[in-house]
Amino acid sequence: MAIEPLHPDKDTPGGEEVPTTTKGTVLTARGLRTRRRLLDAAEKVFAELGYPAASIVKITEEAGCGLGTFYLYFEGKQEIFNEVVMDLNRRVRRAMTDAALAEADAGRIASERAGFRAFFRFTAEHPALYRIIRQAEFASPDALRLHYSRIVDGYAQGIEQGQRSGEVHRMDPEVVAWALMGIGEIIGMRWVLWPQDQDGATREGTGDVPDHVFDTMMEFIERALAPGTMDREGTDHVRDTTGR
Amino acid sequence: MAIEPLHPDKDTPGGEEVPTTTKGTVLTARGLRTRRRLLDAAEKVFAELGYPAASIVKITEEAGCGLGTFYLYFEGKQEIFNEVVMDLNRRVRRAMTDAALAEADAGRIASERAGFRAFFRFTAEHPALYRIIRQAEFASPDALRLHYSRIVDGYAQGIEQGQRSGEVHRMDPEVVAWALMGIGEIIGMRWVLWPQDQDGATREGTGDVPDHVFDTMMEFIERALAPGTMDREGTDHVRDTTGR
DNA sequence: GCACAACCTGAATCGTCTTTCATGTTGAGC
DNA sequence: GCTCAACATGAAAGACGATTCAGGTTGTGC
Repeated sequence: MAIEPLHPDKDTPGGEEVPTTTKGTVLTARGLRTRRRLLDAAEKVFAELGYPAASIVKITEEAGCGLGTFYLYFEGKQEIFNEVVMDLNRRVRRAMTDAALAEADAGRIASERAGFRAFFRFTAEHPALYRIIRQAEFASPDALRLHYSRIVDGYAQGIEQGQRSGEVHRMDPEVVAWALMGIGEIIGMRWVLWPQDQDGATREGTGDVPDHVFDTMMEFIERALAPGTMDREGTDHVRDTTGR
Repeated sequence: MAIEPLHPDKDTPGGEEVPTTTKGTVLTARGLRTRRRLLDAAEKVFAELGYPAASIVKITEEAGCGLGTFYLYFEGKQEIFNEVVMDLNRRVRRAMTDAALAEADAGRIASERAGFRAFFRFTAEHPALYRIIRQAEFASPDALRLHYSRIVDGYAQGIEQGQRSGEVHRMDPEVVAWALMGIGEIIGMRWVLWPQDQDGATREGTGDVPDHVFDTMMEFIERALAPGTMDREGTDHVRDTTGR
């Protein structure tokens, strides 16, 4: 398939490995701390106000430092936005893979469930991810693509593996991976981010997708991925061998 | 299946039925024309530049009218953005339902395919829809929700209908509808909007999702929706009666 | 062909944001 | 405890965009 992780670890696309000032000098511990403060502040401000309304002043105020300080570490709004996206992407993928790996012994399905759960939980705890990604379309299209592609790549690998072991029906893993991405994204938006249920009951708080929604979603996905069963191309009616 | 319009005509939610100037006077034919020009221009500018970078000057230039004219029809950037979203939403739903209805006789699956095709084609022809919706998160959250909810509601009705006729497996239609929405949205983004394939080949032009991707997606969806087959709750194995 | 409401205009005002810079502070290494 | 990068600061310059307004144009009804 496609969408290999470009460079599994080198995260900044064409960029430097070690954070530097805009002058190119390497940061000391103090500098690193300030830079971190600015990034966190930016995440918060972008998430609350949105890219258009976010201003450098607001970010530096939130970070509790002087206006000029900002330009010691970042070239401008666009650049810090990029960094924030990369940062969030790294963290959400970490959360997902950690959760999935923890359940790896329990089988593909359990592992898949765990990954999705982690995704929603992260979304609930960091609404910034969502709100920020949605703006990246213009603020930083490259970061947007990288973000999605990296997550999708993780899914695709899992799907291929499942296909090799016969647990997943054979379909182009790339397309399927994007479909899963889309499902997770929209369900997260609808049930994690939008506070009120359609029926008026504001629920929030739980910080996660309601169980019933989660289960339906997983049923939908499992049905799509389950091997055999469909007639169409006259495939054998192989029964699911994994039981359950 | 799928895609019924909610309130076929009354689109503006709590708003006025007839366009007026910002002073409240009713528009004449000339006024209507100018307003339309501004809306079209705004759609283009928002899609190309994004909300933050779009300015009233740019919009009026694109529309070929004076700066002050803008304020005769809209209160500001935010308001015209709203109108653009509503307008696009109306048009995409129209495109989808028309396509789905045209194939209604050919059965649920054909109708569903037609609806999706129409969605992608519309996306290809109006990238503005996408790019604009993604920004609505901040520019106009209400418009965003309305947009998605309306489309999803159409899907949900189709799904319920399919369930009643035994063509669709019983799962909460709302959740399933959102899943379909998510799939369509992300696949559209990946294959319609992003110009180049991962493998470098720039393909554009066709103005639609590649057949192979479309087919895989539909297979995925059909497998998820198909009645029976899954062991889980031992449902009946009703075969599809509409033929292919 | 007159009157008047609707429509149009862009220079000018006002506010806000980005970015620079001259100057001051900190702290690690010696 | 001295020194020198590195770090920090916020006033000020400069740019740009939103919105207003005083005055001009259009076209429809009579």
